[in-house]
Amino acid sequence: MTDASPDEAKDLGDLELAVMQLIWTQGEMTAEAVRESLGRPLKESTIRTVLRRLEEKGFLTHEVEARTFIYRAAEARGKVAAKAVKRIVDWFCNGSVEEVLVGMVDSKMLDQKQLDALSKKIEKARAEKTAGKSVGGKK
Amino acid sequence: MTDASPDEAKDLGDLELAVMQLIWTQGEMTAEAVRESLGRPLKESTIRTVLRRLEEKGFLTHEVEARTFIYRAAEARGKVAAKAVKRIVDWFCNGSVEEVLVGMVDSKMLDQKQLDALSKKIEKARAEKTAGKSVGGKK
DNA sequence: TTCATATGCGACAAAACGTAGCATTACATG
DNA sequence: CATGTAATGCTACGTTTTGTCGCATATGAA
Repeated sequence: MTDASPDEAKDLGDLELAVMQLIWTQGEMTAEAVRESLGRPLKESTIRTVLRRLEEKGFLTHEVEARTFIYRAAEARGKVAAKAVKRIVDWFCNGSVEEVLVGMVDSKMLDQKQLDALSKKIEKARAEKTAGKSVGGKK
Repeated sequence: MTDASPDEAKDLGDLELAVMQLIWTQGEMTAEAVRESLGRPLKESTIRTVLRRLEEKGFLTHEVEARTFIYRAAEARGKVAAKAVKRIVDWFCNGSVEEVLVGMVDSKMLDQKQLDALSKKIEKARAEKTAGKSVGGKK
């Protein structure tokens, strides 16, 4: 087992992150597509290596199509972020999400209005999910 | 200017984090105290180096007392955590706190109930702060 | 001045990343 | 079936970050 889930996701480097962003946004991409979209003068090998490492770390999966690798994110961006946040919350605040969120409000990074809207939005999302369990709804 | 604020806080290593935890919990400590409390067989120099680097990174400040350095956190644990979270939110979700929170709910890390309670708690806190500044009840 | 502390600085090894070159493999074609 | 070309895997090297120290210094007290 080569470690396949980004659970303990250390953190990605800049290039790695950029690639993930791209793929999360685009949905799925080939190495070439990534290279072009990146806008940076990088060799194919470089992209390939990054892609491979990202997959080893569990952030990506691929599928072969006509001899070409089609990469796609293993987990939704939001989920990975959530895990990252959880890590922070865990390691350093005994897992108190509240303390952190309060800290954010306190530091003016998040205001009551946002939090409120957020709460509503999530409630709504949950309602939908609870209603139709047809897990297929990826949209 | 040797970079003095933990704003762009990369992330701390394990030892560094452990030290910060200690100091955040204890309030203030000397290198010796840190060494003892850490419970790991580390030389003084090691502790000193970590402490110094932590200060260079802006996480700690110190004060000399009788020729001995008294270290203390530069910012509250909650604030640093909040910043860390913000970084995550920023870098990878275009700053959409919502996407992240939704992700947390989605990953069962946070449930509607907690979010709700949280929202209320914060609202209350804000109300107090807005109204009377002498909020003594820190629970 | 000398001694015991407490600090500051420089060094080193291991791990993570960015970046590539080169070997290998799998089709499409002639 | 032999080849050429496109796409991939493996290995490597230079940096930066972090864990760990050893050793040179500085500062009161005796």
